[in-house]
Amino acid sequence: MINCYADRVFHALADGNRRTLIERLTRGPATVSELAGEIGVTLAATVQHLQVLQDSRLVQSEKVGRVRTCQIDPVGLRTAEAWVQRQRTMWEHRLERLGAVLDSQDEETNS
Amino acid sequence: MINCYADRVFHALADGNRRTLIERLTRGPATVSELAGEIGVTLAATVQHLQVLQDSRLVQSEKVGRVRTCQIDPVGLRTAEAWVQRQRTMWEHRLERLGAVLDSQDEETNS
DNA sequence: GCAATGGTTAAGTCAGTGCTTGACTTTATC
DNA sequence: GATAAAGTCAAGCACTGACTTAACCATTGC
Repeated sequence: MINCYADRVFHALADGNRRTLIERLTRGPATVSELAGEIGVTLAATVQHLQVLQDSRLVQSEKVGRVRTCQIDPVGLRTAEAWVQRQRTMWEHRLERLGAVLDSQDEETNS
Repeated sequence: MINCYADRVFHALADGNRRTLIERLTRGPATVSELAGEIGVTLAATVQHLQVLQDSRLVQSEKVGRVRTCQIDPVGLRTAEAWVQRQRTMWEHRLERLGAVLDSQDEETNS
């Protein structure tokens, strides 16, 4: 069901617990256990969330010894931002063009 | 399962067909039938997608006669953009501060 | 060596999602 | 007024997703 990369990113962001994890990680790296405590679910569930976040390149992690440390991966956030921004500017430009057309019509009717 | 407004917005954006609908609507208003043709599913399925998009304030619509015309609602897009931007800038500021700390440590070791 | 700690994997449950079909309503057209 | 067009509503189905528990693996400390 997940076709393209944007699907993965937005799907990852659609879950409140996963967004909480990201918000936490923007304030600095954390271990899996810390993150589990943050969202109040099992370690196993947290690992699954982290898997989703890594697949969508919102989070990176590295395991040293027996502890895995996670941090933000900027690629995913930039992808989401880019898509939304493109749509919003597209729409705004269309409205500007539309406004210009209506203005010129006003001029015609006034002249 | 959907608690806050951001949940709704990102969940709405997580589906490829719904994002296609938004991309289409940034180029101008469209009827439900047109939109159904765009994503290649039943009218009924399209109505369901539009319901999700309206609940998350990504799309507005108005029915005149027997035809419903849809267009972009800016509120949803702005919400998504704001959340993502906040996280990205949070993370970047943290990196800047971290960089400053490391630089000052360099100075100390060099002196 | 053996617990304890930190994490991973697998299996299962239950709710939610995307889609279809079919019946129905309302508006337009002849 | 009959027919068609544009949507809408409800039920049903296959699939996904978030979560748990329980077993397991790898590292650390004694």
